[in-house]
Amino acid sequence: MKKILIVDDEKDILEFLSYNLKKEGFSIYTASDGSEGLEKTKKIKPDLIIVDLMMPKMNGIEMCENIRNDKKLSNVIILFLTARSEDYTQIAALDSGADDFLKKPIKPKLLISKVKSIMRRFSLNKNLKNYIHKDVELDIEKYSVKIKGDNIKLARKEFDLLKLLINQPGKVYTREEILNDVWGNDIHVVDRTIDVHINRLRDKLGQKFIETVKGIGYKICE
Amino acid sequence: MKKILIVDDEKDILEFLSYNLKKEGFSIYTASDGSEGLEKTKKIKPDLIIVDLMMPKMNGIEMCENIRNDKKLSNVIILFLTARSEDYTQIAALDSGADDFLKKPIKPKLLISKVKSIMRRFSLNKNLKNYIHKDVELDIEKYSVKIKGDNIKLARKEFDLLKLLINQPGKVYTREEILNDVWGNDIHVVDRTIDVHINRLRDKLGQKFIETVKGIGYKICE
DNA sequence: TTGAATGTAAACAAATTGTAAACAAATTAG
DNA sequence: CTAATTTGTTTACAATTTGTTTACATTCAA
Repeated sequence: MKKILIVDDEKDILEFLSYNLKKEGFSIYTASDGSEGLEKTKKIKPDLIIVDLMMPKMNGIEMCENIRNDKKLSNVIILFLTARSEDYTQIAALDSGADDFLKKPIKPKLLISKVKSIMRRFSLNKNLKNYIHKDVELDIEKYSVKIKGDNIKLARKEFDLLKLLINQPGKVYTREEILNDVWGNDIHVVDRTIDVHINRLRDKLGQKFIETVKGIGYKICE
Repeated sequence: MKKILIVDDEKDILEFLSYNLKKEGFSIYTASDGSEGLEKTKKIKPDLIIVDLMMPKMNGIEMCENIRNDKKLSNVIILFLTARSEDYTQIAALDSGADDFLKKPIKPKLLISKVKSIMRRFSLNKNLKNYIHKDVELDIEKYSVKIKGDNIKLARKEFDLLKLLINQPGKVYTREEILNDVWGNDIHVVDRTIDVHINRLRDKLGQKFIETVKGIGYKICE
């Protein structure tokens, strides 16, 4: 499911947007200023960020610059909310092809259509998703994994497993979660199978990259 | 030469657009309703489609959705003609994947500048007629392939397959993607057929040019 | 210290791909 | 138009890789 993060200091707008987008089946997360927005972006890894330009503390532009400078987050699409048309020049200053903007007052239908069209076009053009954590770099499109810039070869299950874990480094994934995500609901394998794949991943990525949380599952070290 | 397909039920407009765009050196094809438009799109593979929103039989939006759902055609640019400027119309069109709008009545100068600018915008990424990667050089128009400057002969399917893969060296193409793109949605062949063609390509291009990603598909080595 | 959980190597099973060959379909030459 | 040639597809089987289980060793926390 597509995740959308909405960043606005006006509670009304936050609720208004949440309500309308939830109805369309998106997962909605919210933040009320730029620094919280940046924080949540890192944690949640949304597909789209809707951000108000005028906010206290860290403003929208600042937040976006931060996001753009973070290689790990650079794939996210940003949609700006703006009341004034001259704000557009500021947006234009940001170099990112996927970005777009919406003028206030926001019309629900236009909002939803714009969001959907952005999502569609984005997923048509490039489903580029890269994950970088420490020395490990994972490219979904190329099905390749680099460690310190050198390509290594992973089998499919190893790749899928790593892809899941690297989604949220630090988060512990239970064996059940792993089975559900990597193998699927219907396929049944003994859960020790996971351990074997983790073991093989460790051989390839180094022993310290994946940590065991005894009694629970596995996580990638932060 | 850039191919433009114009779809409109009003003969006047069809002629008007044809005349103005031909003058600019585009190859013009026409259709008078959505279903004819879809048919011709498949046959001609235009670079741009200009389509009227209100048409009998299959309307513009329907046609657009059909095109967007066909992976083989999904790269085409669509420009909508609309008499009405209400949000409603625009929304539906955006959702179905239109790339831009043109309001009636159409001013020739605006039309031409818009078409040209769209072409420029999109021809940056696509419609490259030549692909060169490593020692392999592929000329779409001439249907020829050179390796280290020497011409080699590829059968059509081999050529189409190579053309797809060389589009994005490094990207893994799944068998499904390959079937969709090289064979099309409607033609059904066993997916091992792909392997045979890959094998033949390897014989001609060298064993190291195409890499197998086991469990996923094939890619051209970067 | 002890028992459950995990690490790990090895054996085995399953899936995937390479490849040659046979055949069918399409194209070209005569 | 027919035969020859080229191209496309399927199939079978071998080789290889990947996935799973098992058994035993080791570790860790209670």
